[in-house]
Amino acid sequence: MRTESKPTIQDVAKHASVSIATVSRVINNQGGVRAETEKRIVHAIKELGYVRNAVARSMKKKETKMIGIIIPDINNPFFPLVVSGIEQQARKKGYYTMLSNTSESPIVESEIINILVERGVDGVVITTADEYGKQFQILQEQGIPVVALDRRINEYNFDSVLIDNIDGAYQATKQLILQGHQDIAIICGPHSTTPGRDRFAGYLKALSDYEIPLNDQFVVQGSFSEEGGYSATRTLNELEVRPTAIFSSNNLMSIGCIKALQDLEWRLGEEVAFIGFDDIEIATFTKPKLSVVSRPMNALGELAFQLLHERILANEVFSPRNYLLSPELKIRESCHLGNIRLNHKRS
Amino acid sequence: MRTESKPTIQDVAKHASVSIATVSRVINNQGGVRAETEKRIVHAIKELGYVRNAVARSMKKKETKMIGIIIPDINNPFFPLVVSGIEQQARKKGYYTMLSNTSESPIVESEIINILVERGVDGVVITTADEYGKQFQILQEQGIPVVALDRRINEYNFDSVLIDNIDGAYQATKQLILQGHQDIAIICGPHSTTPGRDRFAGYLKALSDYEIPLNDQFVVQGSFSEEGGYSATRTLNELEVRPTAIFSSNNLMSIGCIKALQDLEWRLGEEVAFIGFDDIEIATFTKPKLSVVSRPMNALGELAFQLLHERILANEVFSPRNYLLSPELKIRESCHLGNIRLNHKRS
DNA sequence: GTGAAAGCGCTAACAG
DNA sequence: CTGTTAGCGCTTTCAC
Repeated sequence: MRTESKPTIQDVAKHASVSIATVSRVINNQGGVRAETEKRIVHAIKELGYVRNAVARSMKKKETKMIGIIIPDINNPFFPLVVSGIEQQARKKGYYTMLSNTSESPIVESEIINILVERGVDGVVITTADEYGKQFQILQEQGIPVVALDRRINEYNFDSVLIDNIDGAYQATKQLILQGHQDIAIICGPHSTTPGRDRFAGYLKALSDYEIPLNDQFVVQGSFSEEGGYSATRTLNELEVRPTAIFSSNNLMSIGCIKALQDLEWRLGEEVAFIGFDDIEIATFTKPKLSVVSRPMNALGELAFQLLHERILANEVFSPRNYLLSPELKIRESCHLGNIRLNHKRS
Repeated sequence: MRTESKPTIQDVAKHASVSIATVSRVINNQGGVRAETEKRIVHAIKELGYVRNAVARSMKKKETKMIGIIIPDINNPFFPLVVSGIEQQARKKGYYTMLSNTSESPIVESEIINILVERGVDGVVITTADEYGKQFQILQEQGIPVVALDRRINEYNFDSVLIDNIDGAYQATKQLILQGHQDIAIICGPHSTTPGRDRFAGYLKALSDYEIPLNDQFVVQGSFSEEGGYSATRTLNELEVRPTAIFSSNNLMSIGCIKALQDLEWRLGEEVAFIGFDDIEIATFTKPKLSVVSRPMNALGELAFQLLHERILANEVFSPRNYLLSPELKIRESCHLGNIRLNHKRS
């Protein structure tokens, strides 16, 4: 039912025999219009099926009440949870959120940033796919408020809401050590990302604090994906001396790891202990249940929006705020090995 | 670093000593500009940090190259997967997608639709939270192409891409029957939704085809959520005669159901068989592995965008296309009961 | 209370 | 090849 062309404020004005200025007043509830006139206008709006054109409006007002959210992987359940937190707060303050997914592609990310800037979003919350990229330049130039979420953005002074990844990994590794493990492997994420690097650092720190020498063979790399965790676990399985415990750096990797364990018949909880970064749905369905490092997703999102909002409202420039939220170690069952003996070759 | 105010095409023109028309030609790669002039303009653009204002542009062009995607639950993994399919196709055709989440709230949905219309999206793909609502009126009036995805929209002639829910549920139930089950319970979703109703219909049809009388006690209701599945399962567990098999209508409900089974120590695969609608991550981590009805998420999304795109491009009005994709039954381990005896009181 | 008119930044004829 | 100009639909003074 393609109508001729959408009715404009002009049409409404004509229909109600008033000027467009008066119609505008009514549309925006500015008052100062005689009740009778208003009624006529409201009637005309209904009759014509008029809808205010937000594009034209933004053009005058120089604000869009839209904020962009850019995430790297919509299929990683972590992000939808964070997004919910942002949305919730944004809605309260009358902002509309546009969510975009880069699928970890710096190119796509760059395109999206450009589109958002062109469309004049009032601010953006981003978990970047490329910490060192130049794609943020334009945001900075245009003076658009940005909050970096979960992944640091180097060389730009944006606000940030991050997780203390070092601490999280440290706690997990420490827990494993206290359970008597010495041969602890880590499935690392890409070192090109803050979380990848930091979680490795936390692992290292725990080993060092408890004077356990680092065994290079127990450090395997992968992308933050199921496949990454799967193949890393296979690698680990082929070692002459297999680790007695595995720390996985990311939720998707954990899934891949557990799948591999099953496929390889490398018995979780009997032959190998496990702690993963991020809580996952399957954690309580495996046997034994998985111990994990859990992040406050909702809080992360809420805080991010709050910071963004403050900056949108602010007139002056002020220095960046950097928040570091603490993850929580959720000990379930997978981190100790019952009565099965550990290798302890080195002790 | 809030700049004075963003540079416009005017500023660029002045800076390069040309007219705005020429700048516009360069910006839009329309050619017909002397190389030397172009270079000067490009230089000016760089120098000033100019970015084309898409708001103003859309205002002239009457197209935004944006399509809106509205989903009811971003935390249900089904939707991100569908969204990926849409995004992928949209990107190929030069469209940018704005994703919005209604959290199953008709009110929020209505607001979002209004915002999208005001912003002049070229089309919208929607999985509605309210099949019978009036919120679509505005889309129809404005002649904005709409594709209903996964949930039918009644009383409006939009294109639709749905799943054959009846068939999916039928297959699942039939499978259970063929395994020898007679006491088959169904955990239903809300009857206010197409999937809720249709899946129940498929269940009914299978029972009827195999001449198994319907037992009202085996039909329990719940919302499409983990909680819904959990409490429904508890209800089932309290029956004097418990079912020997459960068909769960939705992925989240399946998770809740399995959790309840664990908590109640109602042994999956021994005391009760299970098939769920939608494949879920945990399906292969439970013991036994869960049999499920699986939907082609990606195909669903791709097709939806394709239909939308055709309509955006079309000038004439043509009648709605309705697609019904078939789900696939993935038989794993949870639908037979090994050598445990079935009730068979009625046989 | 209401209206006239000046743009917001851009595109697209239409002239040169 | 390049410039002039007329809007797109709306908000917002400034008059009446």
